[in-house]
Amino acid sequence: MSIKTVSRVVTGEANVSPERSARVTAAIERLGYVPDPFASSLRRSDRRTGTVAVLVEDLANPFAASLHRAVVDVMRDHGIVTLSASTDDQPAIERQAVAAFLSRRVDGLIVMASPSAARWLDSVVGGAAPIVLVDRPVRGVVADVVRSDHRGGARHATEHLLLQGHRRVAFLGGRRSSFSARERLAGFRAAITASGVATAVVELGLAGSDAAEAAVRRLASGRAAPTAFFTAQNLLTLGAVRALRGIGHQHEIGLLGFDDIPAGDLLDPGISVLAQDPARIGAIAANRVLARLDGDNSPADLTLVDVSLIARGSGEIAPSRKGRP
Amino acid sequence: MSIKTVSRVVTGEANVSPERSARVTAAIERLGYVPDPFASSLRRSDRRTGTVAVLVEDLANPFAASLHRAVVDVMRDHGIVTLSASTDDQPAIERQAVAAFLSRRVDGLIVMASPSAARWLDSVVGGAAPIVLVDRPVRGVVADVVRSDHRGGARHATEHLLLQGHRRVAFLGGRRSSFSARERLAGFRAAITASGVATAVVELGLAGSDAAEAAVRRLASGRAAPTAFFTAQNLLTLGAVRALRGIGHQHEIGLLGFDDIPAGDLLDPGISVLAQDPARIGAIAANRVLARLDGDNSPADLTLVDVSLIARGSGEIAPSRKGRP
DNA sequence: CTGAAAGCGCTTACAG
DNA sequence: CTGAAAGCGCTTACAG
Repeated sequence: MSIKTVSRVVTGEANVSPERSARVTAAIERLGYVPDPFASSLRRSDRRTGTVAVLVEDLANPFAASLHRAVVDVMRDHGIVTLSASTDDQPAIERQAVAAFLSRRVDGLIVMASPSAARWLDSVVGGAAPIVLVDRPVRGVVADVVRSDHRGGARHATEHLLLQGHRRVAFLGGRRSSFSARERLAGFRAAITASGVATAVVELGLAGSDAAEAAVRRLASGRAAPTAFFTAQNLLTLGAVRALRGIGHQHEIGLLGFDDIPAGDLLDPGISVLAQDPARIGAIAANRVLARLDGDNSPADLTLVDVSLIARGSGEIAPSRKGRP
Repeated sequence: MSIKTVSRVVTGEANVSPERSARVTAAIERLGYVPDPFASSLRRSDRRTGTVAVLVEDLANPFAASLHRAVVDVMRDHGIVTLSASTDDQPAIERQAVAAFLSRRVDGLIVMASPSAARWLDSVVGGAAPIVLVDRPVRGVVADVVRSDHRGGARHATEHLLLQGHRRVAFLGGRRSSFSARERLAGFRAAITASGVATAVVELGLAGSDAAEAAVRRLASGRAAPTAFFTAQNLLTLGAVRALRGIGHQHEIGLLGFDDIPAGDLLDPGISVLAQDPARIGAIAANRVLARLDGDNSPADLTLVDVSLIARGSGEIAPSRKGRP
């Protein structure tokens, strides 16, 4: 029997007599033969390798880890295997990782990119594989983007605080440069402006939990202190929690944070947050890549994933008498 | 110029005149040529693909995510790329994933295996690639194992509770079948026995946080109530925290948990825990695989990674008068 | 130092 | 329905 006949059986091609087909199948079983997908891809016209790559800032970070897992699961269901890397948002590492994956002929890329990718992502990949951007877009790179609705979420959260009666709300933000930070601030500002009655106190560039703690302590004890805080991010929320407990006002001052914090329900009061849905982002991104590989040529599109408000107490505190006009 | 000369330059082989070498390098640069590692591997004698696979229960779980990231980082530094999968501890998924990776000719495997792997792991892999087991061994599979010192850690933690004066300590455990669960219980028992004066209360098979909460409430309110609890795992610790706060005894009854819990320091009292070091486990496992690929033929070995006690308050509570003999 | 020939495991494009 | 020949991008094993 020729090698070609075996090839036909393995690839499920037509035109093999049932009898020979059965013999081949039996032999494969007996010998434990496993086809070599790379040798196969080498000669195939489409050169697909059944491999996809995921690049995130930090694979150990809960947000990225959930997103990553969702991608891997979807790909697995399609017989595609996933390569991954952490970039720590460092351009050099990011670029090297993309190059390494491309040299391995990945069929597609899912990337949580650093801003610097604007300068090279397009040209390095050069159409060799579809790219789907997650968590944030990259200026100038035309590709599908799947991310949370940072702005809409922040606006919704701020409105939630205003609804409790707060009229002076502080926004605590981190590095100004990040896309999500800008979007969240914009959402906050939109809500304050739309209310027509509330005042915003904006504190940006907070480097981490300690900086947030200090800022909350300072603002809360100053004149015209805010009656509620909206923290734009995980670590800042933890800092705010510490500050409010430190000054004993955790039950008088409102707090709502972007991104869920672990054990947020075990604290007293429970910490109200805006939770992202990284698994959904990952799954959608994976399906975008698959669609592109399937020949979808529609223009690059943006998928916004809803963020959900989890009310646990801290965001439902009404302003105390003292704080009211 | 022949293709062979180019090959020599690309692979860094000797015997190329500096002049031709320079010309080749220039052309590579200009054309953006990227060697195809699979075509290369196809003809090479060692058939290495520069690919390694990681299988864990759940890539989104913090323990597995940290371990995974560490592996990926070490491999990246060696020019090796990492494939990964979540198995959810389901034999069928696990087996299919191993087969998929093997068919892609991975050079090595790092596996957090389910007990069922005992029946097939060896024969499926069949020496095609070195295996390193993480988090737990698999009965009958002879391979390097890198895992936490569950037993030693549990013993140490229990001794820590006894040191505070506790004489009646409860152990709350989950599914009895798991390796780590058994080891942790053994460590606990060893400490109690060695003390000569303390009594153990053992409660196993708790399915999750709610079951643990119920168990703590029941035990704490019964006759001869334990003055301290040792929870064998993450979720059980959270359940215990809830129970103790629910009955208002969080400052009177000791609590120490295996596995760190997020925000453990924000609670009041802070929750003392035994923290594993997944990143270290991952890094060591990665290096074991690399060593095996480098030709290390020494017998399979076991690396125990220390677990560290983080004292935050709940584990340093002395038994209240009432609880003493 | 250089290159022509063969071959890795597979598929394509034909001819029967 | 079947198979012989050529070729995917590379390296091996030679001969010069």
